Amino acid sequence: MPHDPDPPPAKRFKPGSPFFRLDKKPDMLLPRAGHAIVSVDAQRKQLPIYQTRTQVINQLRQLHNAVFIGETGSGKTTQIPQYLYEAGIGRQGVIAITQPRRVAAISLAGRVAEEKKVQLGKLVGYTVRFEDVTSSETKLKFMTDGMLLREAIGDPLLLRYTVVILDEAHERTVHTDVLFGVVKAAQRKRMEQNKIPLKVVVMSATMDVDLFSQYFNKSPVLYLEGRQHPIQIYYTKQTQTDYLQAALVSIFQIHQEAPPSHDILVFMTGQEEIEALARTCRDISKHLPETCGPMTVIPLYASLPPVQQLRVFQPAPKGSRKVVISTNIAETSITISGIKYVIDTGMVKAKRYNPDSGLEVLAVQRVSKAQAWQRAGRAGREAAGSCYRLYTEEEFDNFASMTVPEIQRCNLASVILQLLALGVPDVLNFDFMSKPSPESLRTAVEQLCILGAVDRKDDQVSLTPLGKKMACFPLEPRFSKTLLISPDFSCTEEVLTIISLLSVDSVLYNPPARRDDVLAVRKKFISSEGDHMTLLNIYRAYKKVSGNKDWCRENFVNSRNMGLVLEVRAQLRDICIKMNMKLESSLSELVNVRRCLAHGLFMNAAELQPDGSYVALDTHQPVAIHPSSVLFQAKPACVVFNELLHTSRCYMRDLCLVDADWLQEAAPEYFRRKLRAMKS
DNA sequence: GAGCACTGC
Repeated sequence: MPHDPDPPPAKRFKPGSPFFRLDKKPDMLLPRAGHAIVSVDAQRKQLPIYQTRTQVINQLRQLHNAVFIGETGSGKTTQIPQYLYEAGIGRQGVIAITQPRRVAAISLAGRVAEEKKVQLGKLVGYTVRFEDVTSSETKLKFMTDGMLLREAIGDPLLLRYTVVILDEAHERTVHTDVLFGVVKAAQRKRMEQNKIPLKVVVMSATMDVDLFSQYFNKSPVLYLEGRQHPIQIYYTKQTQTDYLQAALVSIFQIHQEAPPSHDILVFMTGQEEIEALARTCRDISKHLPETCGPMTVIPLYASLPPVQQLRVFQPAPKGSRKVVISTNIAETSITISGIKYVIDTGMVKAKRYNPDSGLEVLAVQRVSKAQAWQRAGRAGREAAGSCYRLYTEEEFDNFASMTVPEIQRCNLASVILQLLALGVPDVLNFDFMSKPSPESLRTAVEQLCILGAVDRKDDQVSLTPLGKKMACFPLEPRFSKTLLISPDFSCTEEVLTIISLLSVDSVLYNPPARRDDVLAVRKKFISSEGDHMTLLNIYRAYKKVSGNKDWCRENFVNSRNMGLVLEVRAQLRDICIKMNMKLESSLSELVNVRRCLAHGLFMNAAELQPDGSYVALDTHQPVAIHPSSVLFQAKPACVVFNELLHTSRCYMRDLCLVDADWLQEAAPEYFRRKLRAMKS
């Protein structure tokens, strides 16, 4: 973190503001004021959307498709489903409202139940993973988009629904993007088969909705006006080479000039950066002149323990200014009240995907215009605010207008498998709103083919019986495959545990300050057979003490994530039972488990070279063992790994020691081809 | 001998 070792003199921040005022209206609707303390009924009527109620109902009665624009909080998400219901539209079935996030689905359902004065789970309910609060009475159902997609596998025409409202469509999650195509097809087929029609309503917070409208048969776009608060946008006069330094300067400039009750939200890219900036801010604020009030600096990012995350909602002590330094978690997931100033570095850490190498890279990059407006909007939730952009207006003009949808930058293997399970006949030409690249589609089909999930004849791709079973699990294809072959190795119980451990955030808690303690305590779990077996040991020890919290603390195990592991495991186990899989445990014979992993993860294998380096067998690229692996200091001849992480080098993470013979026996044809490819 | 944004089934 580049900054002066001594606290800089206060006046340094004063003269010559690096910003200039710009009177340009953002091309997006901004949030409105919060609710006053009045009855729910009165609140409903106070929403601006209430004025357009009749108009909205009339439109929705006639239309098969509609696109609504209006910022979250405008009331569209809570009111439109109620308007539909109250007007008797779609009464023959259920009205579904999808959300990208669980918390949103749950809290919106709670809010609407309150407004309808009903018990949650009756008329109004929600469905998210691990939780289904609905009943036969439920007519307004809030759910995650992933959940509706799961349901579609059993019911591709979505027959129980009369209306599907796809909310937060501008976020363009993979699930929402797949749903666009699924609901469109369901709508068409229901029409053709003379079934009850399906209405599709798309809701977005951004103005660039041409795509949505075009895609849904040029459906009309309805604008919902809001009581938004104006936000003053400032750009830098010159390009900033160091956004960290620029952020620091901006924070203290505002701190010296603005009333202490005006809080600041700073958008940065990651944990390390945030902690460094927080430290620097605290240091500097201690040495400011008396005229400057105190400052309460609060870092915010997802991997922070929940208790510490809650700190952002507490008001700063009287007279102190709250400065929240956050990742883009504050862009959508967490809304903080009282923010008057937003400082936007214009940078974000995001995943990129290379379909050729199959590598995902996490890289710091520019935000899109839409993202920059979303960030700016965070300054105007309750009153007028300001946004300081640490880039020039010219730079902003060159930002991409929209963030590239996730579906165009991720591995599509699960998506393709899911589409095939839905009965989509021609997956390679599926009607995506934003088409992924042909290479990306081809790579995904190729991977599924190698796993034995699909058959290819000419250009037609179809599901094998194995692939059909794989699609039943909420897992990445390579994991569902591993689980499905585990009965052959009599170790399904162990594989269930390992896969559950791998599908949640790490259960290992590694506070850097206590590195030596962590190493010492973890020693007793370490298996020379690799990280999977080590994790299995930790899980077994955790079960032995029945998840005792003190044990977790002493052993640096994240008990929350371990709790999630139990939930995931129970869900996967249920699916196994429904499939009549034999649930055996191989107890001390862990060689079976490793053999099973080799058979499931053979595409992620690497071999030791004579010079001590490693080469991935799939792509023949040089890879290395990540220093966090228990095998880091060992030199195993042959391993399978969970994922590749491209940072300073290409690292394998979560390794398991295997026999080269096992790999050969798992996929002889695949390795013959690889060998041929290498020789030529 | 490194260092990982955020969701979700």
